[in-house]
Amino acid sequence: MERLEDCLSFVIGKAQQQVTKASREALAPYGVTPVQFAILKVLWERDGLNGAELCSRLVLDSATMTGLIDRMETGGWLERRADPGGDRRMSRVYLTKNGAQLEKPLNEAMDRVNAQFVKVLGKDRAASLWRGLEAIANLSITERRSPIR
Amino acid sequence: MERLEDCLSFVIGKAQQQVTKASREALAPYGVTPVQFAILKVLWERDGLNGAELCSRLVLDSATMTGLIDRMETGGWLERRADPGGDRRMSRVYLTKNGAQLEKPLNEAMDRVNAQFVKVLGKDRAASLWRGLEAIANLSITERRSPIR
DNA sequence: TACATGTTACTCGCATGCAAGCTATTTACC
DNA sequence: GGTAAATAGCTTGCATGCGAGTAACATGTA
Repeated sequence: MERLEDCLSFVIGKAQQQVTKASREALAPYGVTPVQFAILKVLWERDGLNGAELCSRLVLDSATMTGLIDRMETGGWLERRADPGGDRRMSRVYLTKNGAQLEKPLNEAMDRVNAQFVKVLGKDRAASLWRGLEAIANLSITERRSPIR
Repeated sequence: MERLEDCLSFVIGKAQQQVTKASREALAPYGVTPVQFAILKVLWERDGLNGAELCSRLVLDSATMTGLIDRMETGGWLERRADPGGDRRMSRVYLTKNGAQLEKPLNEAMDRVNAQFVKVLGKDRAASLWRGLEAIANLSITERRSPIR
């Protein structure tokens, strides 16, 4: 490996840095971060998941999820409630009214971010980039493929 | 945007997660992290840079760099020394013997990580992925283009 | 029923990363 | 020479992210 730019770890890290920055700026007016947007997006699709299900869907550690849910509960976008089935090991996470109302504006904001990058790359290069990223992201990830609940 | 997987921020984050994980495991026997490898790689090419130059080359904040250099100095891979030119605002960062000796084994370890991902993707898809990532990484990054020193 | 095993979510410690703000020093300009 | 502006590197505070360990609870099995 000659240059630092020949190192996949570095190149993908810097690309992610740019995408995260653009996303953070697009979401900032709503007080939401990119990872928090991902949690909301999952809950907009199916409300009332527990922590383990969110970890599985977002491919995150439970230690990370605890803090995320804490901050989003404090922010007023979601809340923990006891499992209706009576399983006292877990709590289930439900959107608040505020969290539910963000669906349209946040999706639109993130659509604009995506569109911006697709425009810069061109449709063909963007499509092949997506395929490459998904191939890498799905390496040795089995949880995401298994059904939730 | 329908699925979470249609969100560039999410997909690139998960891909980076996998690459970082593979890199971290490859570097772990040497006690070095992926970002620390990047610093070493820059110093192997040109020793004695100051903090600002490292920030510029790695596209990192000075607050991040301070901690990184601290930990790598503690680890014994590099050391801060006064600027030979007498500029007392900065210190220059030099490799220790230990840091210099890691060049060959760490480069080989990271070459294996790169090769593994290229193998999974296939050469053509890997090449187009690299082009896409570099295009994104270089958006609005001017510092990296400016000469160092 | 009793016990082993699995599951869930939590804590702590550590490593990135950025924003904002600070001090010390150097440089540029009048 | 003297002052404004730029530069370097630091701190604090916050948000991810993981590893390791723990306590509470649920489940499967003898």
